[in-house]
Formats: sequence, structure tokens, C-alpha cells
Amino acid sequence: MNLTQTIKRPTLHEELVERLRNLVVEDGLKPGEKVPEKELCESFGVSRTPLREALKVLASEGFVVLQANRGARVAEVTRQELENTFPVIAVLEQLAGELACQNLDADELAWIEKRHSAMLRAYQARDRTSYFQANQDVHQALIRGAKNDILEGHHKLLAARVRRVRFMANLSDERWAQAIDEHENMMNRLRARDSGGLGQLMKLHMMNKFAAHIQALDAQSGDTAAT
Amino acid sequence: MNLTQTIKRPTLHEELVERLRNLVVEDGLKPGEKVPEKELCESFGVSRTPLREALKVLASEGFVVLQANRGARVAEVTRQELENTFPVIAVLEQLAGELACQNLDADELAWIEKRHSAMLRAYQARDRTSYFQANQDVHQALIRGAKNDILEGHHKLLAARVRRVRFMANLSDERWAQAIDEHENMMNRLRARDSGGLGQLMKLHMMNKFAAHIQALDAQSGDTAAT
DNA sequence: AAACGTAATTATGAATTCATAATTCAGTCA
DNA sequence: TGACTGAATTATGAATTCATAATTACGTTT
Repeated sequence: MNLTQTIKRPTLHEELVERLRNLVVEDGLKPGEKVPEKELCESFGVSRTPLREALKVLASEGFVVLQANRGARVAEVTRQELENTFPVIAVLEQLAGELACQNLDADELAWIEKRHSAMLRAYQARDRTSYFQANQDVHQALIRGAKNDILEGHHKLLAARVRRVRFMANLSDERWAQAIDEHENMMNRLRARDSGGLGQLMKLHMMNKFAAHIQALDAQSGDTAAT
Repeated sequence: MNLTQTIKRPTLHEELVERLRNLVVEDGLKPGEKVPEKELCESFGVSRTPLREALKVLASEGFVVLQANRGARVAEVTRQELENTFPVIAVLEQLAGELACQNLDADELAWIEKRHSAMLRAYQARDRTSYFQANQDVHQALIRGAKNDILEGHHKLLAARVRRVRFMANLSDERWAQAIDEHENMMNRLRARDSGGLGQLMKLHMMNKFAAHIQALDAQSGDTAAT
């Protein structure tokens, strides 16, 4: 019996990092907005010290920007940043695909098959919410399956940063069909344990996804500019 | 004329992050060692608040480990971590190579040629220190040349984490010759602006380098175990 | 009324203080 | 002697305080 396990009591600032990051990622705080130290302190019931510690961490992760003597602002997600982030995520997914082929165990593969099926059903029903959930589950399981903490950690951070841009509405019928097709191919490569092939496909899948997003962004800003 | 440029006065904790990270990377604090808050405070002439803020950031970057109510320890570089980090660096360098081919300007290319030549000369003279410097310059310039801040930032962090392991002594004659050969090939691909080719080569170059390091590590620990 | 300058207010970075958890060190008993 | 107990000490996390920079509010001048 292992008695060394301590009671899981995360320190205050760690919890705050989580909650603040969520606030930023889930749009509780809008980009460019000033982070209201005082209000957050009382709403969380903590003093400024741990909150500010958390802000320093968030800043190093790129979610907020610190200005000397002017506090923190929620970082804007610029188009430039998106265009820089996407290819990095893509190569990380490529690596994840390669490693997952080698390291996935049977249980994990079964789970992925299950979520993949759920994703297909969601597509048939044109249920965007379920689709996105299942899709994210598949990708996450592939990353996990790579069994590489460093890879997982960096991927998670980058993914969180782009998740702030709400892409769900951007999914066109054509792109959706294409994405489904790509996922089918990925599953085939995975079942065959073709690591190079899966890696290539995942990278391509990501690049296609991102290209679609950028295109949608452009169309959007074009609209806005025209108005 | 741009008058919006502010006087570069970095905040205390930012400076501390730099200095502490350096201390860890450059081995001023040994892995596993407890981080002596008090001494560092007086040696830097600051109070605990900014120092602890810096430690939180270092922890999120993986250089130190925080234990609740037991302060910070310098993170150990485990073999597992090295084996996980290497492939991630490798794919980032691959991407950097691809992007650098597309985005390098003439000045940057000239600088790389210069440092590449210096590297060759250092090899002829078997001058390890100069070789490592020139080699690092080349790689850094290639990363910079990719013109992708996200890529650069993540690469820098990962590179710092493995730099803590002192590999210089591990360079065998065979591996050295091979590395030089790989660099020549890389330069040829770069001159031809063959982005896919350079990417492939850089990834391979990294994987070979890392394989050699792991081998050396094994030999070393084998020795130690035998003694 | 608009623009400027100055005082009041607020927000921020950093030092200090405080409560508590961890560690050290005696002293006790087997 | 050596393991255990419990008080003394130290270290740590978090709250509070403090000095100063930034912002706002208010008069003054034109």
C-alpha cells in the first residue's frame, strides 16, 4: 500500500492559473480587455499576490500581455499569430500521429474507434456540437497515445491559444465532407499502424483545416470592411 | 517619427526569470537542488515577491518543480524527458528549415554562409568551443529565418531545457565528421531553396545528433554502474 | 468651449507581515 | 544505542502594506 500519496490540494496560484486561462480561452475576458485585478480577487476570494503570480504564468504562456505599471491585458489573437501557430500545431500533430501508431495500446485504439464512429454519426445528423466534441476527442486521444508529455504539453498550450477563435460557425459543407474523408483515411492508416502515413495525413488534415479557417476569417473581415 | 516607443525598463520579475533560467541552464543550480529563496533574494537584492513570481514562470516552463509548502527544486533532466524532447525539437527544426528556405533574405543567408564557414574551420582545427558556437549560430539563424515567433519561442524553450545536459564532451570523431557532412548537405539544400529537402535533412540531422547523445549517455551510465 | 496644466485618485509593483506547514533538534523511553 | 515524541525553529504561501507610476478630475487660460 502506498501511503506517500498526498491529499490533492493544489496551491492557490495553480488553481488560479487554470481558472484564469479558462476565462480567457472560453471568452469570459475578451481580447484586448484590461484584466480587472481587483474584481477577480474578490470574485475568487483571494488576495492580489496569488492572482498576480497566476498572471505572470499566463503571460509566459501568451494568454495575457503585461505592460509595466499598466497591468495585464488579454492578448489579442492576431491573424499573424494564427498563421504562425497553425503550422507548428500541424507538425506537432504529425509527430503525434507517427508516435501514436507505434505506442497506442488496444484500449486506446478502441476508444478512438468509438469516438470516430460517434463523429461520423454526428456528421450524418449535421450536429455540429457533437461533431466538434467527438472530433476533439479523437485528436486528443491521438496526442495522448503518442505517450510523449513534452509533445502533449506544447500541443495543449498552442491548441488553447487558437481555441479562443470560435471556428465552429466557419465549417462549410464542403470542408466538413472533406474533413470526414480525411478522418477516414487517418483511421485506415492508424489501423494499419502506418506511422509515416498517419503523420503525413494528420499534418495535411490540420493544414487544410487551418486554410479553411483563414479563408473564413478573410471572408468575414471582407464583409466587415464592406459594411 | 515614432514616439510611442517606451523606454526599455523591464520589470523586476522579468529580469529575474531571465537570470534564474540562466542560472539553471548554465548549471549554477544543480538538478534536484532546492532553490534557496532567501539567498537568491539577497544576492539579487530583491524581496521574495518578485522572485517567487519568477519561480512560478520557471515552473510553467519546466525548469523548476514546485512542491506545495516545500518550495522549489531545480527540475531533473531525466532520460525519459530527453527522449521525449528530442523528437519535438527535431520536427520544429524541420518546420524551421522549410520556412527558412522560403523566408530567408539575402543578408541572413550571407550570415549563415559566414558562420557555416567558421564552423568548417573550427572542425579543421578541432576547436570544439568555436565549433559549438558556430554550429549554434547556424541553427539559430535558420530558426530566426523562418520568421515565425511561435515556432521560435517554443524551440528556444525546448532547446534551453536540453542544453542543461552538457553534451560537448560526447562528440566522437565519427559523429563529428558526420555532422559536418550533414551541414554541408543542409547548406546545399538551402542554397537551392529546396524547403522540403532542407526540412527533411534538419530533422534527420537532429535525430542523428540526439541518437549520438543518448548513446553517449548510456555508455556513461554503463560506466558508472560498473564502477 | 477647447487645450493645457496640475491636483486628487486609483492602480500597480514590490516589500513586508502574518498564519501555517514542514523541518530540525532535544529529550524520552524501549 | 536507537527509534519515537513533541517543542522550537525555519520556510513557505498568501494577505497586507507601502511607495510610486498612471489615470482621472478639475481649474485655468486663451
